[in-house]
Amino acid sequence: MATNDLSKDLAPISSNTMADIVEVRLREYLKKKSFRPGDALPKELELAEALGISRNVLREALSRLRMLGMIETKKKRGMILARPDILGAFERVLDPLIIDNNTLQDIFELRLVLEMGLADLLYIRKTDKDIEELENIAKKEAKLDDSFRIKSEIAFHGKLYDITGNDTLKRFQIMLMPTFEYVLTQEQKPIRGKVNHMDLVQILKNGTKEDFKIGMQAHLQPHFDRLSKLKTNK
Amino acid sequence: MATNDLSKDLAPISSNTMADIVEVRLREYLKKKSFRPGDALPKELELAEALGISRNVLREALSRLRMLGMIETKKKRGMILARPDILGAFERVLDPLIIDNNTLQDIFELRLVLEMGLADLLYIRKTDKDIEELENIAKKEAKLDDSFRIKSEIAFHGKLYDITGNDTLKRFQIMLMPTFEYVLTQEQKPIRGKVNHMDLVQILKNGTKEDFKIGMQAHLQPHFDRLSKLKTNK
DNA sequence: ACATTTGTTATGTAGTACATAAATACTAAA
DNA sequence: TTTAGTATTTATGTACTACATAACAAATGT
Repeated sequence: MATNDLSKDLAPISSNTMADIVEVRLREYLKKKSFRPGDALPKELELAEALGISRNVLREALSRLRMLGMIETKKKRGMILARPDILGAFERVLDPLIIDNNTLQDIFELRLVLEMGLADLLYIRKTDKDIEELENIAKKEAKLDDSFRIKSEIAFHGKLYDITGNDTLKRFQIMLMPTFEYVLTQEQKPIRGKVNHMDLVQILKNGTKEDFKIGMQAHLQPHFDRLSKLKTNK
Repeated sequence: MATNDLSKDLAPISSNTMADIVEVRLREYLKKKSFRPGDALPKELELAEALGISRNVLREALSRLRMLGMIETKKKRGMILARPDILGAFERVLDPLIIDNNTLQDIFELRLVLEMGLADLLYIRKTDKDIEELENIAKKEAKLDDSFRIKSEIAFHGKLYDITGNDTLKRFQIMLMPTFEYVLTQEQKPIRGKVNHMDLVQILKNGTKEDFKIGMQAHLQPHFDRLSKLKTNK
């Protein structure tokens, strides 16, 4: 307990290497000079000299920013500031096999929170065409073998995120999916809520936002039940 | 329109540099050999030789993985696989000044979705002590000047995330905050829902989960109204 | 048995050299 | 004068060497 707090409070010390420092300095520099995407940056040699470091170290730092999509470089033209892909970096790290169990659990819950919070956006953005497509997915699902269950789960819930028209949200969901599945496979036999996909479609078609929230909650109820049981163990 | 689709479909080509390739190769390697956190990696020279590249390029790739927290290195001891901080990378990129407007809007909505979806977790995890603390925040807020409004907003909603006991979710919320605020300041005068923080506390204390969902929706109603108006412009 | 010194090793940093692609200047032909 | 083609310049990309530094291990001396 005490050690846990300790490590939380003053853990890092971050035996900073030059590349770490330079990375921070560069980030500060970009901010301070308020560069905008497309603006040209000084060339490597100038930066290295200004920072008083070797080009080598500078490039290690630049390599990081380049990975994040913050800068782009072309021979001769030099470097320009770019718009980073905010989810790109996230994506690289989100491997269920590496993440510790607590965080896996956190992500599982995060996805539940998202699903439960979708309703308002859905009811603002949904169109008849969307609902039709969703209905088709649910119909097709009924005919399918149980081994395709996960695929249809993905298709259905994925479509829901689609309807929000929020690309970032959609991508985020896709990224969270493997983790979600992984946690599920770690668990017991498949569980189903009392409200199925087709029910949800019908609510979306004829019901109110509040109806949908209740329906989604019932659909995910098994997961929440599991959380309630886990509660004591934490 | 056509160009937009084009760039979405076949944009990248990603004129891969060696460091890019090596980064991918290393990631594959770690996965294939199913290294676990704490496992030792081969030394730089061995990796560089095996890949047929200079130590320089290898280090640029390693620098990226190091930034993501995937590996840690100590002199003499060599490199070990570590548990990446899944939000760390995200954090570095989440600067409202760099992100394009569409994504800003997406993130704004994402946070709304989170707030709306919190209820279920809250009602599983909340304790009397939590509610007491939340009430104190709301009380203190009433006495404060309007210029402290944002601070109390943060304190209150932050505490809500706290109650979920989900550290990842909490950190995520903290990271999203600046973006959320930024979008707000871009807008018109401050807006308030019909349900205020103290109302929410009372619901959390005596009301049902469903009451709370309705309350939170009313609290955020002004934001949703704005989204509804925006709808047509999109 | 213990403390100190000495060596070994893997990463960290610096510097040089050259390859490559892209922009610019220049040259020669129409 | 215009234009096609060539040469030059330049900034990034890659490779290699050398040495510094920290951490560990072994050896040495008391």
